[in-house]
Formats: sequence, structure tokens, C-alpha cells
Amino acid sequence: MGTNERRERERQEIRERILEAARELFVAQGYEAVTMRQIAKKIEYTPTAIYFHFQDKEHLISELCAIDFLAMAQTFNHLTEVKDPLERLMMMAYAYLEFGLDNPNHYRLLFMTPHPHVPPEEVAMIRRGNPAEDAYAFLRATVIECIAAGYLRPEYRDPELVAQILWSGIHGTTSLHITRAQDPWIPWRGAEAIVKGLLDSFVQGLMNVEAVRRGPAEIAQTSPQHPDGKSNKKAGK
Amino acid sequence: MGTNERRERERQEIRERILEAARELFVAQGYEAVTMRQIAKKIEYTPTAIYFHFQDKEHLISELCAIDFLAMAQTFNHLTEVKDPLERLMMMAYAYLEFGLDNPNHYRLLFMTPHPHVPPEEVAMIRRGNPAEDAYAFLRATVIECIAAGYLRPEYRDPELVAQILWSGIHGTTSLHITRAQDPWIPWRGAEAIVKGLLDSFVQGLMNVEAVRRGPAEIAQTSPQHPDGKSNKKAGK
DNA sequence: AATGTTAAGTTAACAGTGTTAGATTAACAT
DNA sequence: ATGTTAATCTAACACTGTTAACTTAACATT
Repeated sequence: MGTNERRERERQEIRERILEAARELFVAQGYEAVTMRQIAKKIEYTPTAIYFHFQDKEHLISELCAIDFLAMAQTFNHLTEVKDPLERLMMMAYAYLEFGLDNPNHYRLLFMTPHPHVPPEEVAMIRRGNPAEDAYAFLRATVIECIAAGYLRPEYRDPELVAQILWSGIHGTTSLHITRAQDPWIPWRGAEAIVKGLLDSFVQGLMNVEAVRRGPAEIAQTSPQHPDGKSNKKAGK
Repeated sequence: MGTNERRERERQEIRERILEAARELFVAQGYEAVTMRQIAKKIEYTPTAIYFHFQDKEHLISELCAIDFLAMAQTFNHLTEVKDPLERLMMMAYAYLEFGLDNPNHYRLLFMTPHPHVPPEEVAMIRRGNPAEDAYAFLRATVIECIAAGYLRPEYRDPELVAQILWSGIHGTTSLHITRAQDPWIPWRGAEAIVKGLLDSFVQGLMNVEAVRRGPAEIAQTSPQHPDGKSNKKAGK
């Protein structure tokens, strides 16, 4: 009898309707505002019905994140066409930023909200490590290509470290923009300009390497104290 | 009559007891977990008493943030002793990271939670722009010194932009570590190593500038597709 | 000294939250 | 026709932030 299969199919169907309703509400209203009763109302069920399909709100959110984590990664898929790994790296950075700014609530849910960590086995359907499905794996793969192509200085042979440096920079730009773009006290120069600066920094640094080697020049007296600034300290820790 | 002054003093006193209790709870349990009833219980009052001193929970939190924003800035005050602005910049980066990792809940409250923006006038006691009281102003001032000392490449004359690039990188490291350090799927290399890499990047870049100019070398075939990778594209947007 | 005023705090309640136990429905297998 | 079971609902519980109405106690004024 195919009736069990059909039941299973129906079950999955309403699971997905719940997830979809939850996603729409999260994206529209942000994390805190969404309520089980709202989700239920949206799909015309009773709140308790959701608990038949999901253990609790936390598990519902975790599964939603797992799914959308992969969905976001597929946003980057078209970048596989870019042959030069360095160029691809840069386009990834802008694409990542764009995703975050276009879907701030979604981005917050995925990357800025520490959900009390539902043990990974309990969340169905996480297949990470595959560059086509996992954005971090894609980033790492691209970094590996950059290393292989000789783009990186010999000190940076660890692709994980390089990937994490890059991710940190771009994530910082994205998340700061989301949380503090409205802050009137800070004259923001725009997230794209910041990412541009970060990428420029990765490639050739922001500093004048010669000047750094020489130590501080005695050009301007910005700070009144230290009139004969003979400090010739080397830069570094 | 000094009795009004005394009343005002007492009023401020219990205001601060409320704020202190709230801070302790936030730091210990994180944003979502703290309730008005908990705060009230901690200072042995009724929850409603808080509403005599603060308009609502949001205003209470906003004021707490404003205060601790300044408190954090004072963490950096001892760095004014470091004469070389570049060295100071680097020490600020590590100090900032350390603050975030030592007080993750506090950091989340201050920098990762977009409180529905209580209009700035309603929050008492924000005096920003003063480097001694405002961490961002301190960062900007240090960047200005770096520019004056000739440390930066001529393209980077805008201290706001440079400050925001730096802040984005360090904030990204800090916040990613707070939210995703437990993620077993990512082999984290440690927040300090990442900050080190970022700073190295700012100073001299991570890349081999010569190699970037030449284009990708034909060293390794990491990706099977493009066997004769003759792509000599220039890096850049 | 008695009175009225007011600041500070309490009690009781409301509407809304996530969640659960227990009853109900409806489709299926026997 | 009967029993079983998956899927849903009703009603409730223990919470949450918040408010209206009431009390208390200290003060200022007559």
C-alpha cells in the first residue's frame, strides 16, 4: 500500500508549510517578534499542532537555520564560473555582504543569534563540507586555490586561518551595518566602501610599508605630549 | 532645605541599584533570559517599582548600554601611554577582543543586539566624541595620528573610513567567536590568531603582491575543470 | 499640631508568551 | 464493524512585560 508513503509526504508537506510561515515571519519581523501563535495562525492551525511536528520553538528555528544556511550557499553557486580564485574571493565578499544587507533579519537569525545549540544530530538534513551546499566550505576551497596559485605569502599556508580572517572581516562589516547603521554618532562610510578597504588590505595592506619600517615620522604634532618624539619603536606586538 | 537634594540622591541611588542588578543578570544569563521580576527580586522590590524609575524594559536596557559603553572605553584609557600610534592601534585591537571574549553577554548587549532604538535624547548621560569616554572616538583619534605620522598609504586619508575598516575586522572576529565558537563544523584557529592575521593584513597585506600582479601561477590543479588555466586576469573588481 | 500633598512602593490584574495533558477526530488495517 | 493510530484541538499552566488603583510614609503648609 502506498498510503504510508502518502502520509509521510503529507507530513513533510505541512512541516514545510510551518517552516515557510516561520521564515516569512522571521524575515519580516525579526527574531524576537515571532510567536508560535502567529506561525500557527498563518497556516490556519492551532499552536499546539506545531508541537506535533517540532519538539519546540528552538528546534523549529534550528532546522530553519540549517535549511537556509544551505540556501544561502547556493546564492554563491554562480561564482564557480569565475576562474581566477582571487577574483572569485572578492566577488564572494561582495555577494555575502549583499545577502546580509538585503535580508538583515535573516542574516541575524543565521549568524548573529546564538541559538542555545540544539545538538547537531537532532537537526535533520545538515550536509556540510560540500562546497556546493556550505558557504564556508566554498570559501575554504577558494582559499586553497589561491594558495595553490601562489597568491598568498608563504606565512599563510593554512587555508582555515585565511578563510576565517576573511570571513571575520566581511561578517564584521555586515553585522555592524545591521546593528549600528542607524547610529547617528558614527559617520558611516558605507558597507561597500569598508569591504573594498578590507579587500585592498588583504591584497596589499593599508599601510605604507616603508614608513612602518622607518617608524613614526615627525610630520605633525597631533598629540601635544611627546614634543621630541624620538620613539623609533618597531611596529608589532 | 537640603531635603530635596537628599531625595534626589536617594532616587539616583536606587536607580543605580536597579541598573547594577540588571547588569549582573545580563552578564550572567544573557539578554533574553533576564526578566523584570528577576531584577526586582534581586534588589528586594516589587517588579512594578522599577517602572517608577524607568519607563520600560527597553529604556532600562538602553541606559545600561549607554553607561557601559563609556565604561568599556575607559578600559582603553591606559593605552594613551603608548606613544607610537600604530602600536597603540594594535594593542587596542587585542584589548577590544579581550573585552568581548571576557564579557560575551555584555558584548552582545552592547554591539550585537539592535535595541529598538530609544531616541537618543531619552537616554541620559551620553557624552560621546570625547576620546576618553568613547571607544570609537579614541580609535579615530589614533587613526588620525597614524595618518599624520605617515603610516598610511596616501589613498587612505579618511580617518573615519580607516577606523571603520579596522573596527569591522575586529568586531567580526569577536562576534563570530561569540556566536559560532562552539560550531563543531568549523575548525577555528582561535580569535587571537585571526586578529593577528587581520593586523598583519592591514600593515602589509596577506598576499604576495608580485604574484597578484603576475596573475595565477600554473602550480597546482586543485580544481579539475580548467586544465590549461591560462587565465591571466588582473585581480580587482 | 493637624492637614493636605506628593513621592515611592505595593497589590491585583490583564493580555500575551511557550508549552503540555487529555480529549477528539478521521483515516486506515483488520 | 471494530480497533488502532496519526494528527489535531481544547483547556489549562506557569511564565512574561505592563498598568490601574491603592497604600504608605515623609514632607510642606496652615
